[in-house]
Amino acid sequence: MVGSQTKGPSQEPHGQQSQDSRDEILKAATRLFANRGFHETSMSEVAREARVSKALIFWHFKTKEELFLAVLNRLLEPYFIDFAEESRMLDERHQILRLVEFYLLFVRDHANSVRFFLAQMLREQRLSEGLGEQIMKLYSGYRDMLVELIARAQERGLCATGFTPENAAGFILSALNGLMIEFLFMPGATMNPESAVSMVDQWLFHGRERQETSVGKTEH
Amino acid sequence: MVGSQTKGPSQEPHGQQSQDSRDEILKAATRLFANRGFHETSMSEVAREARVSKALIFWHFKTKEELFLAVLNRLLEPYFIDFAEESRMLDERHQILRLVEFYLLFVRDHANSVRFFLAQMLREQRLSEGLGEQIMKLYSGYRDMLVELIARAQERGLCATGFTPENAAGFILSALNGLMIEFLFMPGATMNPESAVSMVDQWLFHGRERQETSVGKTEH
DNA sequence: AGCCGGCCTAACCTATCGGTCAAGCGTTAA
DNA sequence: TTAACGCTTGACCGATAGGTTAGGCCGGCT
Repeated sequence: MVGSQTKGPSQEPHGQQSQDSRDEILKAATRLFANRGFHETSMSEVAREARVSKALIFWHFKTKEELFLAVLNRLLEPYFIDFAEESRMLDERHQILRLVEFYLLFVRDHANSVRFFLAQMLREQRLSEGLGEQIMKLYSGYRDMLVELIARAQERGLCATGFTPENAAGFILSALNGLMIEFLFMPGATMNPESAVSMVDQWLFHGRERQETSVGKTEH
Repeated sequence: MVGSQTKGPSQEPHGQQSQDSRDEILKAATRLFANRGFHETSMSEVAREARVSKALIFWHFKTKEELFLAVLNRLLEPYFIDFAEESRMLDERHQILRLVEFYLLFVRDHANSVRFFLAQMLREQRLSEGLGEQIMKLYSGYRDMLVELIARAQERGLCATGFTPENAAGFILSALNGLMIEFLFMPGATMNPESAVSMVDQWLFHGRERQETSVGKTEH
């Protein structure tokens, strides 16, 4: 939620107009920044793509960096999802599997912004210092949830205990990131979360219910 | 060693001089491109860093893109290593473990280049069309070797047969890439190939000799 | 000696960059 | 009517981008 006011349409004609153009600019900038990067994208391009004058962009956003940060916030929105709320009624095993599935579905459905953030973090630190922290916070939040769930599952005797929850979570995350890389970089690779989920299920819970048994499916 | 001729010093004064300056330029450009990217690096900066005039760069390289490609080739050099030659005398198991270790050691020792290539491949292909192909060739070459070795190991009854060599190789590569991500992005993460190697050993060969048993170590 | 060609530079060129400015529009309030 | 305000624009600015030009230096060949 960047600047979402609660006022209805046409209630404030100027404000509405302003919001529209601001949105067009953000959309265009997002598209351009995403597949060209910060330095490769010029404000003139953004203006042309958004079909407004360049000066209008500078009326909405003081500098190019401010526009960039607005884009980042816009892109970060879908990342904030309250998991604990969403699946509180499931047992640990299904929460874990749900979490794993969520990671991959997210990467698949937000491939562009994931690409974007990855590229941004691989490059200039300047612009992505705060960004990196935010993402790391999300990431370790995710990891912590995983650790917590595995620990509870172990306590209840639901899964193997031959490893610490931290190590298991680290292993799972590595595997997920590996799948992510494959999906993002290999041309034509398809993300199929089910096989990954069933792998984790196998590994942690020995697939105590019916489940596919495919392991390391990597179709191409 | 880019263009290391075998001629001694001062044998060809002009050529030697030229090579020196060309090398300085390449070194500076490599450094700058690596941690700032193509568009963020200006020829003037390269000139300053290499302590030559900008015009000299354009004498050695017709355009900025040509310089960039020269840098890429320079960076790709260490990737071309003939594995089959190097470890022909080992058995499949140790060749596989060697291969795994090599992957991680390479990522660790060439982190900057790897970062650079990843970032480059995330961006639009214009500049890195040929580059992407080259890297994909290396990557699938690596994967093929892995597949081949696992297949042979299975034939000889050295390792489990509950999976196809392709799936096993895909799984291992995913795990390696996951470790790579962790190493590249987590501040202070250390790459320790031994534990990964022993994991693969455990998984494929059930660690038939003495080996550590740590799994998914993720210290931070 | 005198010229040639490889190596190198200061100065210069044009296009485009991020950013500014003053003025024009329609709406609203007085 | 008109002054004020929010939104929008074309024209413009200095800085810097990639790239060029003309020429200087230097060792080797005739």
